[in-house]
Amino acid sequence: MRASDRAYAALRDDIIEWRLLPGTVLAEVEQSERLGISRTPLREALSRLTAEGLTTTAGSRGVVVTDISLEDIDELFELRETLEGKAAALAAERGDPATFEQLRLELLQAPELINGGGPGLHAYYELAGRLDAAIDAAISNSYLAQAMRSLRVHLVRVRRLAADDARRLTAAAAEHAAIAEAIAAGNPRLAEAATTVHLHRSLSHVKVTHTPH
Amino acid sequence: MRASDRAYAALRDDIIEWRLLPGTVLAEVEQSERLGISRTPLREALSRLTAEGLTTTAGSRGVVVTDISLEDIDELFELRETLEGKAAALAAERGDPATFEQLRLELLQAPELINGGGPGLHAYYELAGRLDAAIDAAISNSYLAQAMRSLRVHLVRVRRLAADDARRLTAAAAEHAAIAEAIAAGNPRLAEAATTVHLHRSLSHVKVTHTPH
DNA sequence: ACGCTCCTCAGTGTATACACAGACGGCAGT
DNA sequence: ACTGCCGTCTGTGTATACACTGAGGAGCGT
Repeated sequence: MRASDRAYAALRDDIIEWRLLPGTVLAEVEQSERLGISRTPLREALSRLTAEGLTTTAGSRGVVVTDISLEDIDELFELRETLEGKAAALAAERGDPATFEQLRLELLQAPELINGGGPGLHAYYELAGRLDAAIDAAISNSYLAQAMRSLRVHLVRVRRLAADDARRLTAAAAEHAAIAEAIAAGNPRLAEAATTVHLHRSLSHVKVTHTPH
Repeated sequence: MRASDRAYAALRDDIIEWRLLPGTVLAEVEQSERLGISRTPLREALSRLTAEGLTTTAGSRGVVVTDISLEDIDELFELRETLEGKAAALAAERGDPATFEQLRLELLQAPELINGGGPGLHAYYELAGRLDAAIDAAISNSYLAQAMRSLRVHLVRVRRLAADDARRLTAAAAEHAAIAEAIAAGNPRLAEAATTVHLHRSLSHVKVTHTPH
């Protein structure tokens, strides 16, 4: 693996996991020494991060970690609703029903995973990821998939803010199952509506757990 | 201006204007010599182009100019309809009616510009750009605006394929005026519908002029 | 003659040296 | 004491040298 890839992955993780807080300046020499590489691959990594919006170039002060405010979260979810709603509708039109029926059945079992503790929790996140991947594959639209991928980077960052308690995750699993069911049934409007409902509930949850900080 | 900026702008133009055809390999040494800069800023430029999707890294063969097929155009417009429809609806909710009423009035005069020849044509394109910018500003959602910007790069490339005759441009101006009117009237659903209609007509025009090649 | 192996070389990946611009602090003048 | 100017210095922008990998061809062996 290239040094620039490692630097990119390391910095991306540090930002997403909030080890590098918003406003932190990422000086080239400092970071290149920290990561044990030279400035050239580091610049490549910073360039990619900036393209994704995780960092911004602040004039001649180098690049700084982008801030995420509450208004940003609203905007983020507004775009997310648009893209994922469309994606769910397209998946209902073009996807393979059997795939989503299978996912629906697995999602119905999710509460057991969630209440099962650590490894079960990880298994649930993996299952939710499989649903996302299945939708991505079903829409057969690389531009839309690309737009959703670039959005998910920011979403993971937001998700780290909210404490994902078991109650919310159980409800989310049921909402995911409803989406999978609508897609499996080949009902685009229902799939879009189910996605809208799910995203609004997620946003409410994030806001409730985050505002009293 | 930085050398990497110039390299980026030059390569971007070359790709958009089809002087660099899809499949062309952009070797670092070759391009850096052609543009009269060193490899370091060129790599930065190529990195940005790849992030935008205008080029892709093909293993160890360097980066190649991305291809655009007819299916890509369908996918492109599918995403564009989603994003610009939502943007128009948001603009109708949040935008300043006077701004769009003014744009509508100007767009009604557009046929005279279009039939006026060269400079008038340029003035029309500038006017259409002003409508896009006004919508961008009105939605007050940086993530959505960012997604639309990254999409427009590819759209410009497609537009170069289609011969924009006066008849199509006149019709497009009327469609733009309808969008501006709906936004000025504060009617989100109408604004979205007008956008959908406009994009479908644009897509049909591109396909008709391009397929018999 | 065909195939395998090794060599060469083109091209990217990385490191580092140099250039230059912006900022901060000190010093002097008022 | 305050303000304006200049020097220094940190940090990015650029160029270039070196390293390494992968591909292609030539040569030798069978």
